[in-house]
Amino acid sequence: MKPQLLYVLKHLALLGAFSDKIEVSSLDLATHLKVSQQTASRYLIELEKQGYITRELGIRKQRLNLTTKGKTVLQTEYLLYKRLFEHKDRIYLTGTVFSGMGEGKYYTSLDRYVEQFKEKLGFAPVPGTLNIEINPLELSKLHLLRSYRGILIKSFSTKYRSFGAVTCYPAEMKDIKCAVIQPRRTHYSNVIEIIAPVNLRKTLNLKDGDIVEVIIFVGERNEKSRNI
Amino acid sequence: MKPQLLYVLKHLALLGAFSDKIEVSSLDLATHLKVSQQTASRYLIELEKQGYITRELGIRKQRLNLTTKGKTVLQTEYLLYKRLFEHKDRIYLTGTVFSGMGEGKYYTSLDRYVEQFKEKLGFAPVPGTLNIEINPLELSKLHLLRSYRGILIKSFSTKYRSFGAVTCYPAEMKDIKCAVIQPRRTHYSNVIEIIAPVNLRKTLNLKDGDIVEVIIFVGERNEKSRNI
DNA sequence: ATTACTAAGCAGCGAGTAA
DNA sequence: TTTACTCGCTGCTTAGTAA
Repeated sequence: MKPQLLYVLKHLALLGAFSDKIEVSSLDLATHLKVSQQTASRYLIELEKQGYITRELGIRKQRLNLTTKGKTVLQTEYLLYKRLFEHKDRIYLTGTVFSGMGEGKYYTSLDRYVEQFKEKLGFAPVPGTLNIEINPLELSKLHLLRSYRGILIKSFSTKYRSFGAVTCYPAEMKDIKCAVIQPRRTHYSNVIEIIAPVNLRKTLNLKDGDIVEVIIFVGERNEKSRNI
Repeated sequence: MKPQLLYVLKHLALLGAFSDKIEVSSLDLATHLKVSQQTASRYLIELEKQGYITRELGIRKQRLNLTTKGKTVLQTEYLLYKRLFEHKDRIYLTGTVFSGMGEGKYYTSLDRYVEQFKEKLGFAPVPGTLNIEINPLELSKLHLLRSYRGILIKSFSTKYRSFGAVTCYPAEMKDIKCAVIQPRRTHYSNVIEIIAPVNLRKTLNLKDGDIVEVIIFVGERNEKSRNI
């Protein structure tokens, strides 16, 4: 939908067409929007054609009402603005599902990690991680994410090798609680890995290449990163 | 501000430019918005020129951040959408202040009315009403208002004449509690009258011709009007 | 790689007007 | 009165390209 039409639809909604039929002539609307009567008329025709409003043409004015489609568009807009103003403690990341090499399965099976996940995240993850390659445009957000403290999963060593510290962030994918995990060393990657108490691929029916959104709940920012 | 630019500003905000500096190239933005690189570049130049964003041009990408002006614009949008989705029990009316013939002063001084106002609205109005001629475009909303039950102020008679019933709706003008009063008979007027515990003209420094907004709090709808 | 100029083409605007 | 068509014009978009 073109921004111009959305703008008109919003105005109609505010005039009352969201919940009732309103009587507005093309000239009324034109005056309100500061465009010509012809342009206002064209807007209304186009909005109807694209299924955002219904029109009843009388001899005097026209009775307008938003359709479900029209209301949905505005609802979507509303939710976007809500993100901006009400969910400042969340980061919304979009990216593409892909298959890693299976290392995730190994690491997320290690007792010394699992114990910490249980204690600090409140759930025992199923083995394996869901890899998501972040949309290049949102790399800034990934930087932003890394400026938050998150939850520390401590490093540990066995006789044979050592396992590095990991930062976690509580998250949600389609209402399923999960967590983003990031090795403390590997900065500047465009990939995030998700652990969850259920198999996300199966539960959400995900395939490689699917585009998904992750909502990450951040807390306090890191001291050193505060002035980015 | 043009709807197109608002659309771009909103996208930048959602990418994180609301609270942080983000790194976005004109081509990144172009891909995201599905326009050419040149157009995206022009958008950014225009947004900066009009003071909605700040730009730092590096050799790689540009660092963008919303200005206070830019944030304010989005905040205003947000509040509009909030009206639509969170304040369904309110009607926002805009109109022009004008002087009546002073009858308001007479009626609002009558004890039998004043007693009822006190009891049912919770305040004793100062004598006189503020007349507001509703913006023609919003007449639909006035019809809508009349479909709500409101608060009944009963009729009464003296030896000499009778005084009609009145419907009131609790309201607010610039955070001052007040009430819209409508004679039960006179339908199809484009005027509303406001009573308040203070002199609105003085308190809000209003003159004839000033455009004001009234927020009306409605409750249940009238049975007979429900299918308008 | 990335920005942003100029020029040409095209979409959208409003005047005129019919219904 | 009000809607909505055609058409000329303006201004926005993109291609080409310099820096």
